[in-house]
Amino acid sequence: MQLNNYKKLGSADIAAKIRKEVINGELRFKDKLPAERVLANFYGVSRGTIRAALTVLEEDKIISIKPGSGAFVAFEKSKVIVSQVENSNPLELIDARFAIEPHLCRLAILNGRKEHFQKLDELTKKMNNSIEDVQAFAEADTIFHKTLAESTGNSLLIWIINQITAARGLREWTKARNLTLNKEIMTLYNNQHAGIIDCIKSREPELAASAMKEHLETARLSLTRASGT
Amino acid sequence: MQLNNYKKLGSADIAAKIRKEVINGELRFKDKLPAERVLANFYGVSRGTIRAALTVLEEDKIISIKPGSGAFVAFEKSKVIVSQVENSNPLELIDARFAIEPHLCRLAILNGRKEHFQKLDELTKKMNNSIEDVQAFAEADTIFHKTLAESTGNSLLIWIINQITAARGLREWTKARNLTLNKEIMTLYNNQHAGIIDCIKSREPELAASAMKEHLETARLSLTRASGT
DNA sequence: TAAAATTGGTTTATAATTGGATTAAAAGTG
DNA sequence: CACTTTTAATCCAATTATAAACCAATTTTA
Repeated sequence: MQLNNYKKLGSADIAAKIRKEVINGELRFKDKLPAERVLANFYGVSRGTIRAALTVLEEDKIISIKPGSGAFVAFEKSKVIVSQVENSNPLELIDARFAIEPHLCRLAILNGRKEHFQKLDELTKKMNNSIEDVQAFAEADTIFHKTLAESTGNSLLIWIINQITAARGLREWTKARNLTLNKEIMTLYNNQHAGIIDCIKSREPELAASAMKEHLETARLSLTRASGT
Repeated sequence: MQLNNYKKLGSADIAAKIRKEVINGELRFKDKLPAERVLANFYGVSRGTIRAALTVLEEDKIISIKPGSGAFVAFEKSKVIVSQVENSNPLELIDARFAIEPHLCRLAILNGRKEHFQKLDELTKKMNNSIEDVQAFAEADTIFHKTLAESTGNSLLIWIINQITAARGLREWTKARNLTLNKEIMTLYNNQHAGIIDCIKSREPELAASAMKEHLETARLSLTRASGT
């Protein structure tokens, strides 16, 4: 908050400033901080206040204080926190899709618009024409499921599906997944996609959900079979 | 709206302003807010108004107030992707839960451990004892659903549920949801929670999923009924 | 190596700051 | 008009800040 510039600094403010310097990389790993008495003079506060700030930072593992020596930066910026998404494995991904996508079909029937269904049709055609090109097929497949999410009109679900598909692209096992795509599988997927769209178009939510579950079950099987060999 | 610049600020306006500063990252995790008297002077209102605003923010877990010290930002933005989520509304949230949580029950049966089920039992007891305290009930309820997610062992689903529940605290409509909680509803929820746990313990995935769907349907109804009046 | 200087660790008494709470009057609000 | 919110003035309790002094560990210097 802007008015902190006019206010006298307290230990919490100083701790925040130093923390920021460390996280931004202005103070690097193992760098030595100025002596407490110097910092006190610099910030225009007492040594006790500086000590309070440094104690907090040490508890947060931002710095390390060594008696007689000084305080040193203990935070490695390079060790950034990776989100859970990036640590997920293919089977977890399938389970997550199992949780979400069948219901997407139901909601698509409730809220989907003509243009969404048209796009789904187009993507199905594209996949039909891509059984020779695994890469193109996989891309269209991804967009197919994203479009299905968009047709629900639910921004939360759209966001979730985007996060999940983003996770796929981040990991090297995307390749493993594409290895499972042979012509036979792709043809099967195409039939299943067509079946899902048919159920959605004819407004049969439970049939659509079931079709999606079957589709995901196929995906799971081809994945476990691939990793099993 | 231009006219708001001339209108005097109320506690709700100030709460909204500070909330926005936290969500936008202008005020970061653990940052110290200016003293109440300073804020009062800055916004040109009385200290009582500031206190009213801060009390609301503390209830929403946006800040933490420590007597004698000050108010500190308690919301860690880095742990939540603030994007589409913050634009979602309560009904979208229910739909998203409809998509995910029934399947969480199935996965909980497959992968859940004893300690998870024990924790779920404890939380149910806590909710049973909290029908006089809406706040405590809502908290235990949130943890209940988070624990259910954890029991699946699926890091992706755990992450998604955490994102959704964390995002709830960002918006004011959390309150609207709590307004729908009367004793009758809470008792009904308690019975439903107990039913879900029973199905999980007796390893009946489809019954558990159905029980969860029924539970969420109840939640949806009480929400639409509240907003309809 | 030994002495000197520097650095963090600790204590203490005092002063200043901060949130908590109450109350009655004033100002909006519908 | 009745009702809620805001204001303003207090006082209290908890926490933090200050300043000075001395200790112990470490580093620097002679």
